[in-house]
Amino acid sequence: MEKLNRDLQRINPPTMADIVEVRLIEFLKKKAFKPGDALPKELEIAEALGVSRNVVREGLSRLKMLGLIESRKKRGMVFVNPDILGTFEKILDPLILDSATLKDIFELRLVLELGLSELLYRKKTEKDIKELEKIARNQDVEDNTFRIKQEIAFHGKLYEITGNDTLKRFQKMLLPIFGYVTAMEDKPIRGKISHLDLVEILKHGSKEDFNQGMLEHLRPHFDHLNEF
Amino acid sequence: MEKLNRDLQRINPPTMADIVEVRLIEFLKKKAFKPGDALPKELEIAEALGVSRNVVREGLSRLKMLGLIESRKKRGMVFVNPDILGTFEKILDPLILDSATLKDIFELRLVLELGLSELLYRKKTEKDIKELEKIARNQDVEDNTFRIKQEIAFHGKLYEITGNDTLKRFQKMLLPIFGYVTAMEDKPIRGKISHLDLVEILKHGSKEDFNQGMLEHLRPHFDHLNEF
DNA sequence: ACATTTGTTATGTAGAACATATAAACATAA
DNA sequence: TTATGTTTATATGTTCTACATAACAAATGT
Repeated sequence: MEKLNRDLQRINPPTMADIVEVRLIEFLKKKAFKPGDALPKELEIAEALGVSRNVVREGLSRLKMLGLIESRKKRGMVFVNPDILGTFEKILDPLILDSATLKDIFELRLVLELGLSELLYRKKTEKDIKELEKIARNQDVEDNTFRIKQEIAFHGKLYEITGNDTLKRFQKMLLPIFGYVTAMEDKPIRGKISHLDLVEILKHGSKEDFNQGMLEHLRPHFDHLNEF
Repeated sequence: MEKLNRDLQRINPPTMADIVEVRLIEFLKKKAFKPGDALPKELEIAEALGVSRNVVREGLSRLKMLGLIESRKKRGMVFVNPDILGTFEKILDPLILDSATLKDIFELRLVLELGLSELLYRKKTEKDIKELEKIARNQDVEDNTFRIKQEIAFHGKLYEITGNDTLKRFQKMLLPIFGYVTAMEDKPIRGKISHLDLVEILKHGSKEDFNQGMLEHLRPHFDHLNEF
């Protein structure tokens, strides 16, 4: 009957800091804060919420980590536009995440890279293709760390071609995961479709061909991941 | 010369709490913590780092928010598998994000939904299509809030069909953004391709047809967003 | 008019004290 | 023996006070 642990998950009563965190975010939303707007002082917040300054500081500290607020001595605290992806980067690490989540994220990457082709075919230039081909050419190396670097360079370039900064940063975030998965593979796993094949498709093939090619290219990694 | 503010961003010297946060995450990685493993006590950490317990608690509080650790009285603190998306949800709110980021995220959604078709065509069943069609049928309503709900239901169902939990949650996270963008549109904007059209393609068309259809379906929203 | 000093203020850090929950050990009763 | 109370030690949760530090403002001096 140890299954109970899975069915009935542990209750963790929220601490004051948890509540303060939520209330502060609500406050920011409700008051429609704009970047640069000043927040009340710590002591005022503490008094308003009926908790100690210490607890308020814990809550504020969390918002600072999220990049929602910045603080400076004497001047006080101001609301700023959060850097969404920056927060993610902190925990998106193979050493921290469990294998199930790793697999999920790899799936997400697959979907993302398949959806990429639309933008890719819209934005690609001759110059881009040339650079991509150059990257793909030096692939026949046995050195494992180099292989990973090369892998990253190629796929990174693909994102770069789309010209979408958010996408590029998102991919950069996912890199540790991808690098980890690739490094786990003792022997280099190569799909039916190589990087050079993809470049060739990009040159003469259709969007749909590229989608199919990318799918084949990523499939072996994906299969490998499914074995746990 | 006020442009300098954008080019040279303000330096905010890291506080002790910032450093503790980084050092703790490093510590977790280096020691290869597994879920359930106990961390040192607050006082021990404070002593080891040479800071007050107060500062340590601020750092720990941040990790708690990220879902990296949990703490219970007497027992101490334990490492847990972080809920990545949970963290995201807190700041992914139209009221908090700036319009540029909103646009980026909407783009991300576009790419995601285009990449979805591969999984969609693999996993879809007769039952799924029926349900999707049912959702799509009651669309001709003038009520704005209902229209948004219906929009969410349709696209949500698409993600659901893929059977990928992470994707589904990711989409759920992005919903406020999508809802916000849709609500901004005073008059209902309809693309050339409706939900019912998409269902029809899903029934008889190819993967590529669906991709093209989805692109057309989302385009007007996307164009609208480009006008700021 | 400009530079220097001084004071004020809000955040940053430290340390001590007490509250509270709870794991662990023990005691009790069915 | 086993399930249920009771006690105790302990690590986190919370509060309070005090001081350090940086930044802004006002007063002062040259």
